[in-house]
Amino acid sequence: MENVRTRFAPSPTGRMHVGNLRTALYEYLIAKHEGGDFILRIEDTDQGRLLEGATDIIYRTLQMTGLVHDEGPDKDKGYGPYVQSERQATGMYLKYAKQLIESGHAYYCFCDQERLDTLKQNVEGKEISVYDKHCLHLSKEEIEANLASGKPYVIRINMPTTGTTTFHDEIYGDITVQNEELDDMILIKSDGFPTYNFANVIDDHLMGITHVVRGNEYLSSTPKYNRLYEAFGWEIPKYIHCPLITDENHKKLSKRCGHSSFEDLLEQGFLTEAIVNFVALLGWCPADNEEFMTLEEMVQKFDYKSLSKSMAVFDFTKLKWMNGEYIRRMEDAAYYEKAIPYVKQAVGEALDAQKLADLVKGRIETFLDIAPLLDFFVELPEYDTAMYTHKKMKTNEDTSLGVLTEILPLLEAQEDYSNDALYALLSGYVTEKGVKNGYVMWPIRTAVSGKQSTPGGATEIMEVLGKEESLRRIRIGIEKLSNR
RNA sequence: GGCUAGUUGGUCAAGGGGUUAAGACGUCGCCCUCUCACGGCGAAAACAGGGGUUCGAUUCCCCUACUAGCUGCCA
Repeated sequence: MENVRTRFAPSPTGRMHVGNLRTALYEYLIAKHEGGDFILRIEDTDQGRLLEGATDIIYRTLQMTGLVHDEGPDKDKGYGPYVQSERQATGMYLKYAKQLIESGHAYYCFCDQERLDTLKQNVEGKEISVYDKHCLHLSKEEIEANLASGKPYVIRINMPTTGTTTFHDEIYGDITVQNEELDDMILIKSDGFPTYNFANVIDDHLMGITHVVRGNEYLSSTPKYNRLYEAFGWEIPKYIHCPLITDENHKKLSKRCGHSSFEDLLEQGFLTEAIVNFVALLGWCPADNEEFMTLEEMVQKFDYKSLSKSMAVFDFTKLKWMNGEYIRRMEDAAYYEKAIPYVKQAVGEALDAQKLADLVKGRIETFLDIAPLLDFFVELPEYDTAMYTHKKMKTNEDTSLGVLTEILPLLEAQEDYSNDALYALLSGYVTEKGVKNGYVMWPIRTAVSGKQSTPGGATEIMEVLGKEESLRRIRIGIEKLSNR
């Protein structure tokens, strides 16, 4: 069996869209599942849309997510260059285009924008234009004269106007279109650069790509690519078109929604493993139905035949849940490394950041959740004494005042402010009084935090706050309750 | 408008001619509990509609509806 070769071919135009990331992931998985090669190719043929630093983002993303490429601009294995602008500079695309002109599959087109505009028609608010093959009928002399005078030109493919074209997609099956629907797409632009449509075919062939994996949005232009392969007499690769990822409104995931790129998600406190895992599940389900997988497990389980045909909504809520699961499952060292910076940013250097990180671990979905959970440690918030009333704890403002007043001397006498010692102390009081745990814990926790809910219970909070601050807050509570 | 594709609970998603139509997120309820969260248990919630084929269709075929993509010198 031939060696499987897949390629990730992004345009360096900005952040890494999650749809692109998933495509890269599937390409990687398909190759690695068969022990094949995963190639990176930079498609920078649209000179107008290039963005500085975008190539670095691509490298960094692949590196962070573990989608390590076997070949690419930085790892030439004999198929280079791997950057289309560098390939263009060699004149290779033009050479292939001219070959097509000679064989009658393509032609020079000198139509200017003005003429093209006259071909446009408006259908339901959308501009639609079909080229009329005007330049196909130019005489050899006219073409030579235009070329000699330096008139700008493009090269277009000459599509047949009758018959049908059929191609096979690994997940959608055979798809047939009428050739008259295919327009004479541009192969070489007037700036000399190839279009995606052309460069893609040339490069995939030259680089020995066996499985062309890409988004669904290319499904309807794929028949055109087949005409190209046939014109060159090249073998057609396997096509695997992936369903699109959409937002909640079933529209293409866009920057507007705020979480359309890998970088957005990182900034929002997500773990790369969780992102990759989640994105893998948008359009694919492993045979064993296990949702949590490492990259290695995905490689082992992935089967592109089981890809979904329909588009998937990017469920941000589920991503958050999954990220929370990943956080809970993290080893301590790795967790502290990630979490402690967020803790310190929220709370400063004075408090025990590690203890706070522990307190918060089971309660966060992203690292951005940390700060709002810990705010009360820095400063006791203003709160209403009504908070001392809790039906289930059987507490109200009067009982709370009583408990706090009685417990204050005990806490003043207590030297060991560790969680265990404090808990033992208060448990003693609870049994002595013959009341429920919550009856005393609730007022203390309230006094010490000023919040309805907190990470950690009364004693855990006091442990972090320390004796002095804990007592200060309890005295404030007593005062508030007394002055009601 | 044309072309192509898609349609299983709100979302992801198994399954596939005969099933009580999985599982997960979310929602709701109960339990656990020094609050919240975690965890445990449970509940509500789906085969777009209409025609065929068939003893039987959610599954196969056709039509309709809806959705998306394409219809760029973008990719």
